[in-house]
Amino acid sequence: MARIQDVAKHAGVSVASVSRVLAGLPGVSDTTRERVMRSVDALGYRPDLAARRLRSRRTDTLGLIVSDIRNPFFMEVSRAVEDVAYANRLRVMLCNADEDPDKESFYLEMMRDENVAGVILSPTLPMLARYKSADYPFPMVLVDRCNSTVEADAVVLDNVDAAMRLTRHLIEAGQRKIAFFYGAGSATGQQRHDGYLAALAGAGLSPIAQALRPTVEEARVVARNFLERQKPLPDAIVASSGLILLGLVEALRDVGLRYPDDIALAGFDDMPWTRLVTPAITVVAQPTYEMGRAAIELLRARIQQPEQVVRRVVLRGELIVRESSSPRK
Amino acid sequence: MARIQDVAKHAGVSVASVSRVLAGLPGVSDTTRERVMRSVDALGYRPDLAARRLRSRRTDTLGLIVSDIRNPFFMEVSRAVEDVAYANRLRVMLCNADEDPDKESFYLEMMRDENVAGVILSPTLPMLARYKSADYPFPMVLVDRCNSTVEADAVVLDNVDAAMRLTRHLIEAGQRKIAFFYGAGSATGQQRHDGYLAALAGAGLSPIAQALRPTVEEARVVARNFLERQKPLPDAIVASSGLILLGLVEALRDVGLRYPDDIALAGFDDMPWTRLVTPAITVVAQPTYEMGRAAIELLRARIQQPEQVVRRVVLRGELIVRESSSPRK
DNA sequence: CTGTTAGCGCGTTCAC
DNA sequence: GTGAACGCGCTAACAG
Repeated sequence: MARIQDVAKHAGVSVASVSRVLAGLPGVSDTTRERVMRSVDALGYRPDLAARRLRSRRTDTLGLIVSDIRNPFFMEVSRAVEDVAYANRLRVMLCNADEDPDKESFYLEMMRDENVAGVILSPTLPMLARYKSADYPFPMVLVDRCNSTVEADAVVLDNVDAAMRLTRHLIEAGQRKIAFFYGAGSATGQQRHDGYLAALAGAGLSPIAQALRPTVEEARVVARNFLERQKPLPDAIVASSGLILLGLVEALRDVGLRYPDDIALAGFDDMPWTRLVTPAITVVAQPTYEMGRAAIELLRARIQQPEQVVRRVVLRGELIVRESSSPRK
Repeated sequence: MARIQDVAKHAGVSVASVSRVLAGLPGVSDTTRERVMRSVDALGYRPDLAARRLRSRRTDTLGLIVSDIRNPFFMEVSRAVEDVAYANRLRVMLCNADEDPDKESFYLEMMRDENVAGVILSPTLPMLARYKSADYPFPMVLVDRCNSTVEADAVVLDNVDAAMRLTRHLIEAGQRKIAFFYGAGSATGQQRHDGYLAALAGAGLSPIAQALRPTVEEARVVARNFLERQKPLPDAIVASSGLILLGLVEALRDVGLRYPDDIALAGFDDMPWTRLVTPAITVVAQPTYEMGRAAIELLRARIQQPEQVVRRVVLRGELIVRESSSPRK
């Protein structure tokens, strides 16, 4: 393994010059630069990252801590982050906190140990509640989950608005008793719950909210119980995420109920299956890729301008009306 | 940031003793160990990874290079790898090669630069064709994609067998003209193609194979063209992956064809939507999580026993017969 | 514009 | 069982 000294010797220059060329710093003559590049190629030299990091105390690595890697939403976000990172020759460490604050803390400490250049995080509720960017030795941007009291760079959907529009759509379609299944363990779930409540309040309707852990399995079990016990059935159910929506549809099958005839349905996340099933399902689509892209761009900006003013990107969900939300003629 | 010297001073011992305690090496008295641990806690000391790596030339980081991060199959694999890595306090760098050999090479070089302890890779075809484990300075295990000529630790499905069983099932269900849509750019696609051909040959039937890039969008477009041009239509179409299957179903919608009445359908990957759509779709389910788990276990074993004999884990797909594959009564 | 040199923080001899 | 000292490969400060 060739070292920087070997390159210097081969090129007949000092290690400092080699270092400068490699770092793309000014103050090197074209001839020197040329010779160095030639020697680098000749020797197949690759800088030792460990040494570089030890010395410079900096890294080209970003951390991405998502709360559920199985959620297609986060996959899409990850892909966007990956794409931009690759284009900029940045490494990214993807971690799955799995909605577990302990895992989340562990990974955050790992990021500290790794001396990462920055982190993109979708925080759990406890984490968000005590979040202060000053607690971390690296820039951080929040994605998907944030609230108005937390001062942090963030990229989020306008969840209250989206849930409100979705619920209103149901109301306008003639539904009265509208239930809401949501993940109470995240800021996003809570905000969508708020939007749901607001829409109901505006119409003088009373809520039937059901909190649960935001997984397909949990939603399926909870929904099954709900559907078997709740008499009379509500007119409609809204799911606060694509995963919950999926569990809900499975539960409907399990108990032999049909939508929208027996009960109307709507939810979040425009996953492929929501338009493939019959009847197709009304959802709010999130600009997932765009959210990931915005997050890493925000992070890169923050890394370059640490003192920059806090920025928040709020994106709007798109209501896609399909057949599941309205009674059939 | 406390350094090892600070701990040594605080504990009234030498840095060497601290290092020994931290590494869990023998040759340290219990009292010294005790004092060191206490000081570590008191100072909140965390070893500097960059320094440790520079000195030891080793890393606790694994690389995971998947060929398509959007494919639920690889998500599940990633999750398994994540889980095991977390349990063993290993870091993992997840990279998305996106079926692009250049990206793949870039990430492999990055792994070398990072001095990772090992890599899990789902190789592109060109990569697999020239693959020699000796070309890489780290242990590597292949996942999802491998062939019998390559000598490498690997975890794969028995693709030929699975495709054969799937195709035979179609034949037994009375289908005669059976088309096959597959990703020719991967070993997996090719092997499934082989299985398909074998099953047809066994029944004296002739193949209608269609190679394509293995994405939903591509499959949708190709299938749409195929369905509009191909007259008469085949009796059935088999998709070599979940993504292709999805595009196929969308194309069927696009051109207003119904399955299994107009054309039967079957494919790979037991994704949630395949049982949610009506009619539900016949598939071969892959033990995805298990494949990821096996891959990282293989890698860990190889890291600990570099000279161990090459091992290959071949898993069997599970045929799940649903309504899409048989003509309705 | 170029070269010399002093560490970055740790692991690991080798003495004691 | 313990400590002193060297060096992993590189960057940055400084001198020229």
